[in-house]
Order: sequence, then C-alpha cells, then structure tokens
Amino acid sequence: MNIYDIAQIANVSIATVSRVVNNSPKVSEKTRKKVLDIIETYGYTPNVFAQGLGLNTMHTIGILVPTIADLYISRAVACLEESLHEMGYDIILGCSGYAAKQKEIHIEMMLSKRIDALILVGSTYAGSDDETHNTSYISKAAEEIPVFLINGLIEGKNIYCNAAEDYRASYEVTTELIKRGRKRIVFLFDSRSYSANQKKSGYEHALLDAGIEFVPELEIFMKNDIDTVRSIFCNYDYLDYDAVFATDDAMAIGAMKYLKAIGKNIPEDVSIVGYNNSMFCKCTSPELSSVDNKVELVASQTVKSLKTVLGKEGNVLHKNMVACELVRRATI
Amino acid sequence: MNIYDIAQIANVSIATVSRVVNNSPKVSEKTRKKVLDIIETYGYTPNVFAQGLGLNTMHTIGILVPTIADLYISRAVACLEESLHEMGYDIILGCSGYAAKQKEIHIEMMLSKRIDALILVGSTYAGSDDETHNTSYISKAAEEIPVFLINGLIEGKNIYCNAAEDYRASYEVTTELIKRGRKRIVFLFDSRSYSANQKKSGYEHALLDAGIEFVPELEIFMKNDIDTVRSIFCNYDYLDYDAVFATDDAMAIGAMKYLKAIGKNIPEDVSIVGYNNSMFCKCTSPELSSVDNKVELVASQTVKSLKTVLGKEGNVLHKNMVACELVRRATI
DNA sequence: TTGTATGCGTTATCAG
DNA sequence: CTGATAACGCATACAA
Repeated sequence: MNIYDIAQIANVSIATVSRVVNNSPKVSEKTRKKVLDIIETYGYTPNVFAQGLGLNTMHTIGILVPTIADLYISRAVACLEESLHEMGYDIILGCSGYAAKQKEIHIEMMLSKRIDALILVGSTYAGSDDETHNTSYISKAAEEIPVFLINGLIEGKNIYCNAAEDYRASYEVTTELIKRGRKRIVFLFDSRSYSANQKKSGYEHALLDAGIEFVPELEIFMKNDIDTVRSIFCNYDYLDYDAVFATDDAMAIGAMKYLKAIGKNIPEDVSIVGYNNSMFCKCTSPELSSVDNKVELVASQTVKSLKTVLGKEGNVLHKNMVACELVRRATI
Repeated sequence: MNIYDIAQIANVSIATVSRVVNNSPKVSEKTRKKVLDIIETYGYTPNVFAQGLGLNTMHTIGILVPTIADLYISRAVACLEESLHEMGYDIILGCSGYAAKQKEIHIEMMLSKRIDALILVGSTYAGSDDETHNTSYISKAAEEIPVFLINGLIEGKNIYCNAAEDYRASYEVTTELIKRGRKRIVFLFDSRSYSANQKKSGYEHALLDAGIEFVPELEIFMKNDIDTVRSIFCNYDYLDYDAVFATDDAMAIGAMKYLKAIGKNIPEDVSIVGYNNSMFCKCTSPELSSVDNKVELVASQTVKSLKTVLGKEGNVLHKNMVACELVRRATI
C-alpha cells in the first residue's frame, strides 16, 4: 500500500495524498477527510525510506555510550529517550566501549544512518582514556551534524557540551572533609577522562587552599569494580588515611567493604564519599554519602539545546554547566 | 557525493560502482581498485535511504524495553547491542514504560521505521500489568517482522521466546528455604507479568509439595523500590515470618534494611533471597543471596535465534528456556 | 566484465 | 485548491 494506491482509490493525485499526510493547509476539508478515511481503512503508512530519500532525514538521534550497563549512563539515556521520543525522534543506540577505534567505528556507522544529531554520553568521549588522546573524529562528525556531549568538554564548531560542575563539587567535598578534621584523604579514580581530571583537580586545589599537604600516593588509580577495589585495598593500609573520596560509587563501596572487614568504623575512623549518587548508595550500611551530579538535569538541558539547534531558533551556549550537590548520608 | 559522481570520476557506470560497493564478485580487480580508490579519496558513503528504498531494509533491529534505567534490562541490552553490532545491525531503542498504550505507540513507531526485527525485553510485554491483558498488538507486529521476547512467553507465529526458568528457580529456592527450616516465607512481587506469575507459582507449588501451609497474606504485592519497601514493611510484623523471597533484588534489600533496623539478625532470624543477581547484591552487608537468571545467556540465545530466523537458515524453537542458579551469599 | 534502463515511494516545484 | 512531473540515490534485471 503506497501513495499511488491511496491516490487511485481516493480519486485524487498523489500530491494531494502527500499533502494530507503532511497536514498541508492547502487541502479542502472535504478532500482531506475523504483521503484520511481511505488511509485509515487501508492502513497506509508512508515509507520512511522514500521520505528520507527526499528529505535526507529520518528524524533519528544517535546516542553513543561506552556501555549501557552503567547506572549513571542508563539513567541519562532513559531521560534522553523520554524527551526525544516526545519530540517524535527515534533513538539509535550504540555502545562503543572505551577504545578509540570502536568509538570511531560506531560514530561512522551512525553517521551513515543519517542521524539528525549525535549525543555522546560520558566523559570518556572527551578525555584521554587511550594513548591517542584524539577527539578529531568527533569534530569531524560535527561537520555533518550537531554533536552534544554529556559530561564532556570539547571545543569546536557545532559541538555543544552539557556537564556537571565536577571540579567545584570535588573541591567542595574535599573542603568539607577537611573541615571535619580529615587530613589524609584518599582519592580513587578509574580513568583519565575529562570529568575524572576535573574531579582530581578539584580535590588537589582544595587541599592546597586549605594548606593540607598534597600526597601523590593518596591518589590511587584503580578499576571501578566493588570486588576489585575491596580486594586490593589491603595494599594501601600503610597510607594511614582518614577519608576516601571516589569518583564513582562502586569504588567507594569497595573501599568501605574492606574497611568494615578490618574492623574500622565508618565514618568515625574513616569518612567515605562516592560519586553519582546511584542506587548503590541506598544499599550499603551505613548508607553512602555521594555527590549527586544531576544526570536528569544535564540530560534535559542537553535535549533543550538540541531542540533549539535543530530548530535553528536562536543561539545555544557551547558550554552548559549544572551544579552538583553532596548528598549527606551516613558515611561522612 | 553520490554514486553518479563516483561513476563519472572513475569513468565507469553506476552499476559498476554499486557492484564494488556491494562486494560483487563480478568486477575485475583492476576496476575494483580504481573505484575503491576514488571512493576512498572522495569519502563517498552510500545513502542508506536510497538503499533502503530498494531493499526495504536498513539493517536495523528494534529493541523495546519498559525502562533502560534498570540493571537487569540494561545488562540485557548491552549484551544484545554487542552481538547485533558485530552482525552489522544498528539498534533502535525505545523505552515504553509499563502502560499498554505507550507500548503500542512505541511498537508502531518502530515498525514504521521498517526495522528488520523487534526484540521485547522484559516480561511486562507478556503479562497483565494493566487491565487489558492484551498482547494482540505484539501478534500484529509479528505479522510484519519476527518478534523476539526476552523473559516473556506469547504464543504466535513469528514470535520467538527466550526466557529464564523462573518457575523452577523459584520452586527450588523456596524448597531450599524450607529445608533450612523456614516455614513462613514472605513472597514479595511487584507486577503481574509473566515471569512474576511463574515465580509466584513456583513458590506456591514448593510449599504445597513440602506440606507447608500456604498463607495468602504472605504474598505481598508492592512497589519495587528500596525505600518504599523499607518504609512499609513495618506493617507486616504481625505476619511472623522467618524468610523473605523477593522477585527483585531491590525489594529484598528494602526488606533487609527494615529487618536490620529493628534488630533482626540476617540470616539467623530471617533468611532473605533476591532475584536477578544484580550489582546491588554486592553492596549490602551481609551480601544478598539472589537468583541469577542469566541475562547474558538469554540475550545471546535470543541473538542466535534472530540470526537464524533472519538468515532463513533452518528452524528455530518457538520457546527457549535457560536454567537459573541461586547464588548463595550471606543472607540464606 | 561492464553498461543501460527501470523501479523503489516520497516530497516539492510549477502550472493550472 | 489540485495535478503532473521531476528529483532523491541506489540496486538490479537485462543487454551487450
């Protein structure tokens, strides 16, 4: 069933049918109704490929994530999908992992699908997880369609960034720990991504400003996995720390489990703060204090930017930051 | 840059370019190389819309989920995406929520995008979450393309089901609890979906077979949310239970938090078992015992089915079950 | 092995 | 307000 069939049955031209389908105002009510009825009874749906061929768009947004099996990312995608769906867009989802090569391949695949815009979720797309440290493939994509980063920052035309103020949040958390008398704060991180660097920097500056000695050994790079962290944490007893601040909740929980296992009291002996304010925080006892980096807010701001960019209505800030908030539970 | 441009530059016909692009064997090596070089230098990419128009496919698979912000579902999608991407498919993701109306709308939107197959993740698509109890919209979709259910069971042509053996798992868990001396086992569930029903049935039959009285009040329907469960659980003290078996980890954790708060010892006073074996299990203390329903396995089996159905190679079982496994941690 | 011609189902332009 | 017709870019049957 195509537009010709409908036209023939309705005794009109395909142009008229097309107008009816596309809600063109220049169709008489009578004709419109007649055509609409026939479309209804015969169950006609326009062929998106043919539409796409002419319009060069299929009303589709690409969302690329390192992995969807991550609480922070999946929340972001959930939020994005909801708004975009309401706007009539479909989502093409890609999970690229963290390797540059696969990121490029995925973006290329999406571009070839003629998406209307690309959303990159996670700071891995703005950072230096791999040796190349190269984000030129993103700039290249931005030559064809607008690119939106969530929690990443890349300069460039047609690239729009929405991110949490991780530097500030990290600075404030560290400052609060210091105010509470903590002097040897372990900083756990699992990547060299843009946001990880921001967090690290905030941590370091807070120490500096408070006149606390910065001990490089206290910054520990490790895998973001509860069991891994827990099992290797015994290697760091010698550090004699009184607080742990992690760039992700899972690492904080791994540390907490180790500390509890060796009989430490949380937070009396060691304060612990995680990041992302994920559901995990509610599972532990004591419940984990964590930085809420406002995924939903960042996501909805991203959609807002996207809307105005695609609608060509007015200007859009290249960079859009949202404030985080430390959620104090029982580990601080 | 289209096929005509390339043809002109290479001094061949568009047919030849097309053949080169599609790896047709009937092109001389010399011509192939020449065309390939030009394609490379000019950065030509076939227009998927034009391809789709002729072939009526864009090599795209639709994945519909109630929500992607769920650990079980996002793991399933992660697994699906990986395999499908390798096979050259792109993913169109939809988050429908649990209401029938939205499910239908989403499926319709996907069908209009001419996806090659539809994967429905979660038993909500096979159950009776809403009054209508109607899955005819799925059968209708199956008239156009193959539909694959993950953790759902619907009879019908062109519908293929892959699910965990929830009935058996639930039966076995309940039996194990009984063997350990538990007699009043609370069963927590949050939906009337297919798999929830299976679990409930397994629970009931295990009681029956063990000669334990089945107490309807012990089957409690509630929202699948840690805080909610925790806060309403005080209403059930009168039930005098000695075990809690939940159809999702979050509910189990909510119950556990309440029990710990009122001073119960886990598992001495009350045994607790969750479902899905999610990351949450690792966060609690004591760590939560939970049924591993093998998401990754179910997902990869689904992809396998999809592959043979789309490849029209041989028969595919309409129903494919995989065994679960109780992961014993510290709450049982 | 290569080229020609046609169809795929729309949208858009232009003329009526 | 309506209709005829030309793109849109590719795959493919058929011809050479």
